[in-house]
Amino acid sequence: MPEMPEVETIRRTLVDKVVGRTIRDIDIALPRLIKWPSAGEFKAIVIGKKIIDLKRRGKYLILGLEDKTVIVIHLRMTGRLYYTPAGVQHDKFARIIFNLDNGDIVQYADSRTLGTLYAMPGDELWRISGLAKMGPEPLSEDFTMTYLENGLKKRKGIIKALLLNQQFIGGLGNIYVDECLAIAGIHPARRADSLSEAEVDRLFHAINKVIADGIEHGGTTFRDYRDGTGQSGTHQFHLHVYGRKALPCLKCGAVIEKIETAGRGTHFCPNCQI
DNA sequence: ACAGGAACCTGATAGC
DNA sequence: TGCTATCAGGTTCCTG
Repeated sequence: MPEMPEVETIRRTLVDKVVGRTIRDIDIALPRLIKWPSAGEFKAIVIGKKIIDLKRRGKYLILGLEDKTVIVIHLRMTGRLYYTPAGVQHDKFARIIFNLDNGDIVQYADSRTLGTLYAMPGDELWRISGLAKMGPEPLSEDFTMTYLENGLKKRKGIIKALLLNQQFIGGLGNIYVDECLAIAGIHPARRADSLSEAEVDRLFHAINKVIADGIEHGGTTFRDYRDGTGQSGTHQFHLHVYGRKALPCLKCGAVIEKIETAGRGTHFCPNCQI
């Protein structure tokens, strides 16, 4: 589910509630979600430690604990991570509960159970290859026009697949890729190396704009996504093409089409996106 | 390098 | 109402 704007929103809404708290205990209802180390070792590493900070890299959340230990969480398709006051009913799909020293909880809920959790010393993040190999993020210093231009130039693959590749750009997912290609006026099935200078320029600005807007709107809630307090986002009300199959393009009125590209549902305007 | 498919999983929804 | 098919915001692994 969550792409970078959703994960960033979770981080922002959760950080002040958890920093300074100590993890008193953990209830693990579904041990297989813990990918490193074992569920038992995970508990041993984490219980009793104070939360120092909450960071994000791409779609990964990184909870920093004292003693330089970290908990890393990737929500995949339907993961949620949110703070719940003591006594309030748990999420229907709660899988792992972090019990805090003040009695409140942080629950990891996940209907499809595809999410992944890890705990390790902070200098062992190389164990998580998706994190270690992640490319630069939109809105970051490393993500420059030059980086995008040079990267596109040497790729013969389909632009949509490349933008989804976290090693190329960290944080984009299916919704925001469709959106930035729509804003840039680029057909999702174009070859990456076929983009003109003007198109690369439009794409660069569209990627940053779409991500910034997504964050400003607190993420896109289609179904499962909630922020760090359990609230929905509002960016679903600002989408150009995603989820708008058979509806008129907001720019030209042509009917939005949905095709399959890079193995994913892909929405675009056949008139605006060439 | 790249495309395509399968796998990992479960639940909501659309269609009949 | 109930059964079945389809689809889902992600990532990784395998084959060709």
